[in-house]
Amino acid sequence: MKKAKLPQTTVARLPVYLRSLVYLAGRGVQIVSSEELAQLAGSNAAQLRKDLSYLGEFGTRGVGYDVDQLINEISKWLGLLRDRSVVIAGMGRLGGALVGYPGFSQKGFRIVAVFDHDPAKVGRGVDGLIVRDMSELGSIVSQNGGVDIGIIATPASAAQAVADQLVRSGIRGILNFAPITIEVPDEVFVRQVDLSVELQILSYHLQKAERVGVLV
Amino acid sequence: MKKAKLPQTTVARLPVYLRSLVYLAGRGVQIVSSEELAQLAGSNAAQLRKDLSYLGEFGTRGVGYDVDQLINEISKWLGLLRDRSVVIAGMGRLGGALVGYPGFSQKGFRIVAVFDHDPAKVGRGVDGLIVRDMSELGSIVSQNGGVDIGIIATPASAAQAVADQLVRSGIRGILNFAPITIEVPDEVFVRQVDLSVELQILSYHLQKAERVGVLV
DNA sequence: GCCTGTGAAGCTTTTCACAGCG
DNA sequence: CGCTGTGAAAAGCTTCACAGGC
Repeated sequence: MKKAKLPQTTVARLPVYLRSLVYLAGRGVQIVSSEELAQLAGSNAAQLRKDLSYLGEFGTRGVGYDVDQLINEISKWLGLLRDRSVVIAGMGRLGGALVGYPGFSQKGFRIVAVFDHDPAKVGRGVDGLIVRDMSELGSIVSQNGGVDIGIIATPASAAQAVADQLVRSGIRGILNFAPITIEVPDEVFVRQVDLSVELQILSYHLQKAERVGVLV
Repeated sequence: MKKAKLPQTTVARLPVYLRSLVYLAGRGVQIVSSEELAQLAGSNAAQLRKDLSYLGEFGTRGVGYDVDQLINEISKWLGLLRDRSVVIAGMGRLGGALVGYPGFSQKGFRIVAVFDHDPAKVGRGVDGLIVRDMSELGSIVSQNGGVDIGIIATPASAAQAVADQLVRSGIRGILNFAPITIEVPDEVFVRQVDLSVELQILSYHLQKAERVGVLV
């Protein structure tokens, strides 16, 4: 099977497989079985084979998968063969942490500008970048010949206005850390990361475990 | 339907509904329809009604849902009626951002201690807490009478060892920001947040859009 | 013999559409 | 009449189990 649309769940797992494969490549491993790779990625062998089967037939029966080849194929499918440019809006503590996050640059995500609304922060340097005023977003995106991804690290109150600005500047992918649902046109993709939501989901499972512990 | 197990997907959406309801309550809204609430939460009316139906029957036909009552019911189901204690391991930039994250304390997640392995960081103050050495984790968790949730904000290389320590200290819920799959016993719940994975998923969608734009 | 690739079965989740009730 | 609650249908996803090919 080739170049069809992948299931959402498969798309979400491919980066994890990729991470595991890069780890293996770094240790000099050249061939890996579905069982081994699935274990590393926290998945299972059947799932992994099914996922990879959507991309094509890259394995060798009786042997396994070639690590380098798989890295290349998954990268291709994820659109990672070229670098992606990123801007960050909101230079609070979270924004500040994201600028320096080593995982981004390692994986080809280049942060080209950072923004804040607060005059006290504008003009300061952060990891080799100068914090720009939010009003400059459009012009700086243009100067960079368009930007792929915008990260929103502002308070919830500012997030929708920032999202509107990002969309107007032509950005089509948004990673939103603000705890609010932002509205964007259909052609713009949003990933929402809400840290409190994660803790609340954990809280649900903890409570369930407690109930069992108490009642049973 | 009452006190059964909720679908995983429902559990993941409840915190988002809760966030929207708290927003409405803050604006003095007392009654909300499934249509309005779903819009705010980025869901749809049918989905929302189905999700809420797992918790019980709280709506009034022809009218809608009572905002305060729903807040209370969802909080109960998520185990949020009491505060949850949290420790953070890893006081790099991300860990530092998490300690001060206002969403945590607002929602009843109390950070009781923070840890790092680096002697240069141990002993320093961060948001009113003193950074402790990782080796003290067990004893400090005990001093607090047990801790609900551990957040891993270390590099990938340290994450598994930290996870082991958290589990040994009796912690049953882990939020892992390190880009690696950690192994824990079945009774421990892990939520994985990988920032690079999110960008890579966006990259996939951007590439798909590009292909359509170029080829069609 | 061994591990991949994949139809088919089974399960979960979403959507539909309307009965039920204030 | 309007909006909830919910069976039933549809869609999506995972697991099974084995054929296929090195």
